[in-house]
Amino acid sequence: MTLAYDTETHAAPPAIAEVMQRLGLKMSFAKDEEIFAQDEDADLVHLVVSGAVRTTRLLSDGRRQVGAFYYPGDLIGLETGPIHRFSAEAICDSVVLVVRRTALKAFAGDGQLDRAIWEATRRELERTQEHLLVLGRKTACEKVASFLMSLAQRERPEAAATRVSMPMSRQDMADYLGLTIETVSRTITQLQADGLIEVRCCRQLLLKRPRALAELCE
Amino acid sequence: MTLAYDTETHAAPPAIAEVMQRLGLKMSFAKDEEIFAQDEDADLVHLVVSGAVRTTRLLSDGRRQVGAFYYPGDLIGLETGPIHRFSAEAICDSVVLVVRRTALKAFAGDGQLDRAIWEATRRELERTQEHLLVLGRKTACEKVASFLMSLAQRERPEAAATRVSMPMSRQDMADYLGLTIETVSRTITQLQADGLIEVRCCRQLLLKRPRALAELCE
DNA sequence: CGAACTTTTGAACCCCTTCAACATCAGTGG
DNA sequence: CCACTGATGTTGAAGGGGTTCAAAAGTTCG
Repeated sequence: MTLAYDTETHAAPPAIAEVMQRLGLKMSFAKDEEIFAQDEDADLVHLVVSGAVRTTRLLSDGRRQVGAFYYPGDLIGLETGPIHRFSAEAICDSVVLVVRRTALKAFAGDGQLDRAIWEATRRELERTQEHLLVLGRKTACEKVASFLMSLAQRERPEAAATRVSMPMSRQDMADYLGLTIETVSRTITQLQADGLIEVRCCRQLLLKRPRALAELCE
Repeated sequence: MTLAYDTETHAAPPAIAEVMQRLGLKMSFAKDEEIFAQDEDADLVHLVVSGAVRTTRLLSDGRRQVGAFYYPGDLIGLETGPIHRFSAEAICDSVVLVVRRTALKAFAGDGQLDRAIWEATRRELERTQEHLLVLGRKTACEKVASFLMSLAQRERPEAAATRVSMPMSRQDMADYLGLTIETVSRTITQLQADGLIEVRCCRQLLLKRPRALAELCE
């Protein structure tokens, strides 16, 4: 479990991670189990220890939008208002540390932690704005390429990794990118045919030409 | 110019609006003039006094995504990190109050203003997340309906107004909703044919059946 | 193995885009 | 006042990218 403070991930600021580890209650969630619900009071903050988490929002007819994916070291819930606009579910069996926001607030008087909370919110906003551009103005191919590159950067922030493993299903990817599972699957097949990636198993990829992939995201 | 503190708009928290009005430099921008640029240092905070502003992000080939629209009383720039991820332009001739963030920070020691900054960031995040759902999972018709309803709520927060005037062009709407101008135009024509709205002139609409429109957004 | 689920592949369709023409409006100057 | 011009918006027709529906192939786990 890495707790590095990285602007490109949801990583918890060290000050908050420390408090979480001191005060946090360890909870386990099975695959697809709900961690918190849409419209629920947001009185808890979660730090992912192992596994992976997605946040989702539903339209009345069941169409789903995935807001973001969270991995070990990432923080969920600091940035939310009094009520959760998205629900959160475990993508696979996961463990998270849970702390009451009020408990965190009790340690936030010194201003430094206050600032850390704002930073976390601000970075969440930046990622969401990036996501906005992907959903609004990119093609299916560019969407998938953008997603793969963001996964790669997460694993090796200093230089895009060539090996990428994905805990989420094709449905999760599709709902994150505003596509269907069929389109995601076809696009991955196409990227492989073009020699940009290699599919080891369906949740384990090799980025053969990361430079070319990155150009698809510009 | 209203400075009401409304969670559904970009309205400035009273504490910040007050400081802005005391310290702000009044600047005028012509239609389509740039207020700040993408990748520029974000050392200024802007309060819209009159007119309207859009934030935009460009892909390398010129495709454009509009991030948000801002109206009198709305604040721009508090939520940004050290560098602007979006540029901002005046939609029509506009006046804004400008203050250095450092100047604002000097008044932020009391914690209450600190909290106001976080709240502003948090509400910006919530709106962006709402926008995410619109871009990712809604049809053209639902997108336009959602946009019209958000405009209506802005004008009369207590009960959706029936009269809506839009300072932005069809191109701005299209780039906000991830559509083309033709599709936006056709959709508006269709909504009128269905009796949901009435087009007075192309930037002045009447919402005839706001309830039905709202159902399109669910 | 066998059942349930996930992923891939195929074929037809459709919503939105693209390309093109026309309409409308504001501003300018004869 | 009207002709001219450029910007903006609307409408039409054709095309394409992504969806939908269907079925096969692969994966997981009892």
